[in-house]
Amino acid sequence: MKGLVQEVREHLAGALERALASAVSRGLLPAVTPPAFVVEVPREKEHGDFATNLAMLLARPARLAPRKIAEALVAHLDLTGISVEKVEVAGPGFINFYLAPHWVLAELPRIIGADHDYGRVNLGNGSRVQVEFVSANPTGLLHMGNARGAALGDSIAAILDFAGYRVTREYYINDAGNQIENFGRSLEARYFQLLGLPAQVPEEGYHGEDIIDTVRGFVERFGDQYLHAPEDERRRALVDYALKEKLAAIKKALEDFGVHYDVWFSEKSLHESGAVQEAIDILRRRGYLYEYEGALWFKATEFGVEKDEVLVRSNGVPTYFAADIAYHLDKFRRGFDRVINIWGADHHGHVARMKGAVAALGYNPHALEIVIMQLVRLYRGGELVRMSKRSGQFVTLEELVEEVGRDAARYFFVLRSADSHLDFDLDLAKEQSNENPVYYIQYAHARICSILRQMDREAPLPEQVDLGLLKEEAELALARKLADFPEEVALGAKDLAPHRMARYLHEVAGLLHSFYNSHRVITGDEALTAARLVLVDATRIVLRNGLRLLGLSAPERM
RNA sequence: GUCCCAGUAGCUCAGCUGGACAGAGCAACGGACUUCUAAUCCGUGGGUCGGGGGUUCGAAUCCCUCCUGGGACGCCA
Repeated sequence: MKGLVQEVREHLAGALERALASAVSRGLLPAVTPPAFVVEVPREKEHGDFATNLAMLLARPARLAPRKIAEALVAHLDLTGISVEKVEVAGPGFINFYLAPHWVLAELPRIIGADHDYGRVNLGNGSRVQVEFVSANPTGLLHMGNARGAALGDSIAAILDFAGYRVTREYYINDAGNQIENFGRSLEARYFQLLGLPAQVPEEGYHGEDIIDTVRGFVERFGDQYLHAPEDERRRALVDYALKEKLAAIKKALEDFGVHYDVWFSEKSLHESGAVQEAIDILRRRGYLYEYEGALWFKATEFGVEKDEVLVRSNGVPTYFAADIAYHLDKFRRGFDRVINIWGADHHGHVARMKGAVAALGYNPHALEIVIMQLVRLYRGGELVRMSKRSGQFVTLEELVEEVGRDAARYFFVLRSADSHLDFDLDLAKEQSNENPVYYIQYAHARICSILRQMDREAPLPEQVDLGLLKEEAELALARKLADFPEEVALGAKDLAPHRMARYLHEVAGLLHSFYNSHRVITGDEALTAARLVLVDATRIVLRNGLRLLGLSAPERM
């Protein structure tokens, strides 16, 4: 599906190319290869509805003044099929196109007709993309950073889906390795303590309060039966119990946040199935491994990384990186065309080596895309809230949703671009007033629903309505903005940037509110009422579809 | 020391694959509720786009350099 705006854009681009060819063939312009020009929407309204920089780009190769070229192009333009009212050469050589004011109203019936599917575009062409996000260690609860990752990852996945990709959402469970050993020692210490024995949680261990609760549950169930069991058996029992409980809590918190995964992938399974060993074998066969001081190294430097990386420690235990390579091998073997990981900024140092490993395995490293997300700073009462996972002092996702609500939380996380540090103001997010931008968009939706409720019947079918009655500036500006929705979806998907959608929806809501305050929808004029009902109904659809992409609800009443 | 991200209005941030006079929200100030929801609207003020060079017809945007803040540089994950 394609939006009206894009159609007009492409139509104009085609006409310009033909005009160039025509001018060249008549000898008015020298033969040049057509440059990569753009047909863009000017920022200034005075510059028309569309504009192109083609003439300026031709100036150098054609060795002519840009305005001369522009005039030659305009003279050869054939614009049949588009309601262009005026074409002007302006500024340093822009060609500006002015369309009939009502041109954009043609999009309204298409919005109503497509309804829930309005805005779907076919950027992905059905290709398969996997989005892996959050993937926090199942040794504790989710914190603010994980929450941002969840909101971002889920919205990116939703936007890609809407842009024509087949999307799989996936969570990688780090249920193996050093951290799990460490986790086991911490659990064991708490176990001893609860049974009245002296013990200390290791300094590098998990000190959170939630761990004590977990072990308490374990004690209630198993009592002291593991007290005299062999150490590894005791730790395994504790870890198994705790991982299960923690993972369930993580799933629950994410579900409550509106985030649903298609696949929960266990790191442990990679070790048990031999997948890690297989990945190592492949790299060895391909000549990317060597031994040094008893450890097995990956030649990451061959892929532009600063230093080589250990895959198997001298004690024989594979590193996290080795498992991650096996995991990515598995991803590509599953046939994904694109593999997207959402990582926190503290992992950015791993990007180059992971891409190197993908290349070493024989896959295209560009098929692996990593969105690096900057860290979250939490503010309460105007003060920075210090957080530390080790000490167990941090605000969890559950608490966040509890305190500020799911919609407010998700909105704030997707409002900023991923590579911008996020200052999360708890007081503002919690605020149920006009200071809080969250409700601005939802309120626009609710207002429209209220109008539609006011009528005893459904909104009229656009075919039965004279949309030409929509002549007010506020009406046309709103309709024009609605028509941008498909392109916004495409751009958001291209940039993996949900914050674009958040801002776009804010603009749509603003135009709706502005229209609402200057004109009444329901009037004595039945034909005008019908036309305006179509306009607001189309607005409702765009708002609702956009909110859904961000994981936000579209309330009918507020 | 090396690498990554950021530096744009009082605050928080868009804009950054070069385009025509730099935007939004909040905060400040002044207005609009007998009307389909005032969680709204209308208006006003507010900027050496961190500094300095360069490329270009044109630079917040690209290149170089310096400054500031955050992060990463482990046989941790």
